[in-house]
Amino acid sequence: MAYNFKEIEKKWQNKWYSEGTFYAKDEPSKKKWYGLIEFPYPSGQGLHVGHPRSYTALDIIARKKRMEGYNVLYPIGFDAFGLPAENYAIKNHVHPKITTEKNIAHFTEQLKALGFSFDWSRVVNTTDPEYYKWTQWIFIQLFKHGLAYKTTMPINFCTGCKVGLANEEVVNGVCERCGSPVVQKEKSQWMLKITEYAQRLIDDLDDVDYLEKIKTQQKNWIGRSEGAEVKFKISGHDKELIVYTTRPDTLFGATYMVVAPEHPIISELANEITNLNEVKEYQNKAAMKSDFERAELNKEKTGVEIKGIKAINPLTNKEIPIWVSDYVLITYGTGAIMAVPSHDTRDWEFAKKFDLPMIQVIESNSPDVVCDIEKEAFTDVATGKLINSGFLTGLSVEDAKKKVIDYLEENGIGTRKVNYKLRDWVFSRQRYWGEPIPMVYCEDCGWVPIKEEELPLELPNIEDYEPGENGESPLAKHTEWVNTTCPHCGKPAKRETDTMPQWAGSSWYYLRYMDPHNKNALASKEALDYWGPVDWYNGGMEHTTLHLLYSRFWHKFLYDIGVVPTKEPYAKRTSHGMILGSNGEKMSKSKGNVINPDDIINEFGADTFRIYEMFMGPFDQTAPWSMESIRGCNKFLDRVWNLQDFLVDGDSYSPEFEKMMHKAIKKVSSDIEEMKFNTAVSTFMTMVNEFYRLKRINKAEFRTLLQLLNPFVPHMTEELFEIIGEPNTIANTPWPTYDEAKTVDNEIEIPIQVNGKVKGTVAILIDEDETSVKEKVHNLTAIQNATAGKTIAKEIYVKNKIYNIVVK
RNA sequence: GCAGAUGUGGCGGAACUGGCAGACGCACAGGACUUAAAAUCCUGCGGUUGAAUAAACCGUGCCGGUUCGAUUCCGGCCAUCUGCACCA
Repeated sequence: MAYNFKEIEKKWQNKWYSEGTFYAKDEPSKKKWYGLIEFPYPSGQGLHVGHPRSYTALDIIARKKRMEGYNVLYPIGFDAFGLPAENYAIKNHVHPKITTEKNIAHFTEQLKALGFSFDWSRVVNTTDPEYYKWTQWIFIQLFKHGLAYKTTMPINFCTGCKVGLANEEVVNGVCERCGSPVVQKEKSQWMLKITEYAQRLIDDLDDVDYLEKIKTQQKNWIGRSEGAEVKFKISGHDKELIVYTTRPDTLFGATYMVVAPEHPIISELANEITNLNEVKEYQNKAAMKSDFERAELNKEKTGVEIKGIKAINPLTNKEIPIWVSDYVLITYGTGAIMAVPSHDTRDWEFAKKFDLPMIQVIESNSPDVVCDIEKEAFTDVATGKLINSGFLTGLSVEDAKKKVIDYLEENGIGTRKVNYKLRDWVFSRQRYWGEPIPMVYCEDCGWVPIKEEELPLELPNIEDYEPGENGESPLAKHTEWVNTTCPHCGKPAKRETDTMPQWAGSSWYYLRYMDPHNKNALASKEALDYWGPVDWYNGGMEHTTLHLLYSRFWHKFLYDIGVVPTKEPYAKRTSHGMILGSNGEKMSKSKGNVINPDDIINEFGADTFRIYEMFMGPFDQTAPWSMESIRGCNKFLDRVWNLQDFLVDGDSYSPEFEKMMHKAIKKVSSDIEEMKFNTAVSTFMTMVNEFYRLKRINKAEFRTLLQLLNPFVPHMTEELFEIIGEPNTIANTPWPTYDEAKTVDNEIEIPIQVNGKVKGTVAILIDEDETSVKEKVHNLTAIQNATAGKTIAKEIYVKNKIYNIVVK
């Protein structure tokens, strides 16, 4: 009988979803397991084949954990605020609320058709006022604790549309929509002080089980460096230029300085600057460039000398010129550097281009290391030794750093300083489709949060969601909403019209799943205590910097104010590789290589889809889609279905399969925990091939096979379980166990090498005595031939592994 | 330019802590079944030389090193992918 996946998958899905089979229960007595996947943005295109890769993986783990007796929480929700819905609305005049609802309905249908064991009673939606009430509440707490503040920050501003743009909407320096140049425009923005948590965000990585590459990426992003701030006097002035450097040891080699185009010293000393027009022109040019352009590959260094002012190197007391260049960033350090062209690659390039002096102050103490500062900067710290550096001469780089910083501190010209690359989080968006920032500006009281009992501050239902003039939010046009009274003094006041970024709602959603319908708190203390932290969080590598960092930051803040019981939100974090098109490129409409999940479900069914995505390659690496391979997986499932034709009686494993069964349980159990799903699937295939070879399978063997397979292939296995007369659904049966002793072979075959080349094999007993193995080896004619006429220099026997003979 | 990753047959990939490279699947070829095809089942399948299921040699991006033995460890390159904030 052919397998009718359409009917059978529907049958089990109806049962699961109507009975709430996979609802998590708040049972504090039971051990819990909380698995989390990154909730999707419900885009108009529907589900992408990349989504099920992550969802199936954690579904497999969740289903296994249930069979192991855990009380499992495996929730789903929607991260539904964001740019695409708003842009779609502007283009097609459909309110984002409507498209969002429609898209969520479509996603829900698609996700249900894949048979994930999500708890559908706990769905969260970031655009639901009952949800964003708490997003706003968290913002108010941040504000009250001094972690939210206003400052002037540049936004991308389209000179054609006269609106602010997201980085994503700026393509090669021009507006994605109209092609006009994009400039940086200063605007007052809400900021969150994530930098205050920088050190803790690094330190607490020691306490969590993240993939090493994810930890590395987090650390690199935070970018802690130790160095010094050094004051350079401006010649003939009491003004100073302060720089940050990680190489204070090279101070004797600082031959000029460079400030970022935005550096305040230019306007402060404008009167002294003799080429002010030239400098201003350079500043204007720099303002036209986005950060991305400034960082562009192989970019030629540009810059202008600021004439009329000079700085003084505090160690050599020599006057050195000051330049302005956009290779120095205002956002890092102090926005000014001391340039040491002989020992910094970028300074070297700049000095070469503008013919600036170089003084070598480091040489290598190793004769193997090439050091020619005429050809390139010498940056080797490990073998570096100071020269031409007064009291530092002769010291190693490390010792010189310590000594020079001590000297700077004693003489009041510098201080030891830790710096982070991490910048504060720009939290305002001049957009409609986001959470309103619950703040009011009062002439007398300044920025005041709205009263907490008035939350949520609902997003007004407007129709003109086009971006506002001059980079204002669309909400700014709605004076009836903007004009309000001060929550503090009651006088007329104005609301903040910017909204929150999409990151806001996704920074704490995992907490809401623990208690999604709570009206009085973001979640109850009991729920947070029981379910937290998330035991296992899987998502894409693209979110391992920003999203992960932002949500760890919010969680730590909530911990500090006593809302959550743990320091870290996620005990374990893994990542999945992207699914590429069959041509090996990223799927995109323009490349025409997009695979629609609906088509796959229709043609092959959810089970085939799921097992294919697990089989296609190592889970954490990118994998190209292949229509041929998915047919192979479909064929495999047909072979599983047809095993019922070979079914014979038997309540325990038959001798010919016993070892295979125990080995398979062991292998599949550990493969799931290690996310080696592809080799777990190949284990299933090997098992099924064996049952076909002998054309028999008994009930005990079939039962175990189905249980192991169930997390991967939930529908067919339930159906077969029923067919072979098992009374329970598999989901309620315990995960199979194995006997370690029955997984080891007592007789094995080991290779014999002569000079590292395999010349034969020999069958031995496990742990067989070495002299007996040696005898067997030397009795083999192949070995006798290979060693004939040669002297045996050495024989190596690695127990139960290999026998190697070295001859001359 | 910086950071992270990857590189194994025609293709996707496997190989525990350094121990028979190529499990499993796809594609392909041959056979069985069929009037025929599809489906299914069985067999073969890294390359070169060989009639060969004999034997030998080559082979995990490239060059070199350590080792009895390297896909695995070390040094130096090359290529591809992803991300990015020239991070002093």
